[in-house]
Amino acid sequence: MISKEQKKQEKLNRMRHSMAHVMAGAVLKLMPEAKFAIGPAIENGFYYDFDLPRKLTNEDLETIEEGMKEIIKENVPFEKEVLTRDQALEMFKDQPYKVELIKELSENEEISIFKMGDLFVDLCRGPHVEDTSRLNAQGFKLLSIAGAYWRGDEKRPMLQRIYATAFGDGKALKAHLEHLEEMEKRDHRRVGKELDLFSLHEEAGPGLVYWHPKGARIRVTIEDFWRKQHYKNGYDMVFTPHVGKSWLWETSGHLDFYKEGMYPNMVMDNADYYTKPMNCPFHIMIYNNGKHSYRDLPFRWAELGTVYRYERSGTLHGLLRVRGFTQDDAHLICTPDQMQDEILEVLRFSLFMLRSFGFENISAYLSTMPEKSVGEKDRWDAATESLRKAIEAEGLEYKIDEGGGAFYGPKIDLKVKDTMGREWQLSTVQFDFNLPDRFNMTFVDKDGVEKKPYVIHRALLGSIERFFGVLIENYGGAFPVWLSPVQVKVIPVSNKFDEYAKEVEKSLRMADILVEGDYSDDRMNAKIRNAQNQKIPYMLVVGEKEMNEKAVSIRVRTGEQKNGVALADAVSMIQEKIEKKEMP
RNA sequence: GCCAAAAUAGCUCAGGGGUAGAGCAACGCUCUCGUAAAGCGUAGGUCGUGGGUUCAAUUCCCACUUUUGGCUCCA
Repeated sequence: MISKEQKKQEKLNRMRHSMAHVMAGAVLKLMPEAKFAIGPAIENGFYYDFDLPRKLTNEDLETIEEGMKEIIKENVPFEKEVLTRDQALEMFKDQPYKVELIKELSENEEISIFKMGDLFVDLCRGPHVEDTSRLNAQGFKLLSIAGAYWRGDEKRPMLQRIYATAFGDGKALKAHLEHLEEMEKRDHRRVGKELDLFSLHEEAGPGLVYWHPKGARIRVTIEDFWRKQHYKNGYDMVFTPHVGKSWLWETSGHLDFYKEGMYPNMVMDNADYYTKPMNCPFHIMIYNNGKHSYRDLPFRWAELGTVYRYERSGTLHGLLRVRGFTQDDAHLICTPDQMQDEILEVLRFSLFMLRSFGFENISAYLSTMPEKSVGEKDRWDAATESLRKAIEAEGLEYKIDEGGGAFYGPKIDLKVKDTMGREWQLSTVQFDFNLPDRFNMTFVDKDGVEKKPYVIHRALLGSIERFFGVLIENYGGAFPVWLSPVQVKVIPVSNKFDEYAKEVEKSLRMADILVEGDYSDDRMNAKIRNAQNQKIPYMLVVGEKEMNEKAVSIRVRTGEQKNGVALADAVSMIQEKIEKKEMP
């Protein structure tokens, strides 16, 4: 059964793929020497990869767009032909990328081409629209020029890719372009600047985050909540150093497997020290500090551990990909008997945390044993099975990433969808069959025999930096009250009421509300505008009337208005919003 | 790391071979104001860094750094 939705998607894909051919045709007209790679339909549009005699410019993009409109106007037909391998090789003999593709087709596969009039021929399975009159000249837009490796392999040539967006009609295109614009407005780098939350500094090191006072307030709120919930869930907090001698990383295997990703060594007292790329070995040091009975387990040790990883320069991106970040890390060390319960609990905890921050749309990915791996097969099977059981017990939608686990163990990743429909991977729960071996971790079981415990890494928010970036984008900076760095702005109508405004401010501060007063020379209108731009949930306006009545006028960020509210009532209303983690 | 583009005042941006300009923000003064920008004035920049070409470079060229859009990567 094909659903209506699938049919619609199929039609859209056919249109987008045909558009890609039209674009290739326009490029061929502009540069007859062009070599063609591949040009598929993708979400919201299509792209085509070219090997061109020169760099594309933005002016080229306009020319190509015009060329495409011409082709669409001419009602050029798409015609399929089936060729023999030799015919195909002959036809594409000047197109090395096509030749490579043809040679890789298996013997019994049909080799088909699509001719777009006499403008462009492509090796292609199709399907396509009948002719270009089925395409909407107003329904697409070329977006950007990008570099892309041939076949996604960084050892192969870098091609030029043109990205385009396309929809069936101009209205849908417009809606999509507006959506893109809205995403740009919510970009955490932009909002971070506008709301003065954080900064990064070229001269002080790329990918290292400076949290400004307002950003730090949000972080403190997140961390306080995080710690409180961890204690409630039976965790303990630990603190560990930021650097460690090479012995630690030799033992853990990081120096072998991951040296490229670590900040380089510091030499001191004839020893090499490294900044930590992860916290695990340190937590294991604590474990191995003593002997443990099965009676002591499980241990649940959590740490907001700041780690440093040398991410490749081209991959850094605001808060979402950085070189120094704080993992909300924890390690669960348990007996085989306890493992299933621990997994179930950690998954529940994870979902609780994500939901607390307003993420309701959560799905799971289960990654299984890869080809290269360590640890016994039966441990892998048991661990994978317990992960699956936990996901199913929570009724989560999930996908299996076969062979996608780390070499040291299977894992669950949780992804959330934000208000803009984008997916972010946040929580991760990973087994580790590597470190217990390498550090020779043991516990003494009931029978008096030393056995290997299970070790599970988990991070619920991922990293505080990245999570903050995602939160900013999700809310576009208009946070729920409990996360707002300034929850209330007190606005005196004029300087005459500053004194009363300060009283109001003090009452709120005494009630643990994050409050600021605006005592500038600005007019009230300007003060409101400033507070509004800072996305402050509540503006309390006070003037003569309020002063006489010991009241405030509440202007909510949404524009909603309540005048003459008793100060005490305003305080408890705001406290309740904070308590319930609600939007204003 | 790779391909491409960019870097001018705190922010957003204009300009262009003869040592720079706007708006907002900042500061000062006047206004004391009722729900999204009062008015006037002042100050602020080695034009990312280092080389080269030139009588002269912020402008042209090269390298580097960083950022942006992608690709690859993310134990």
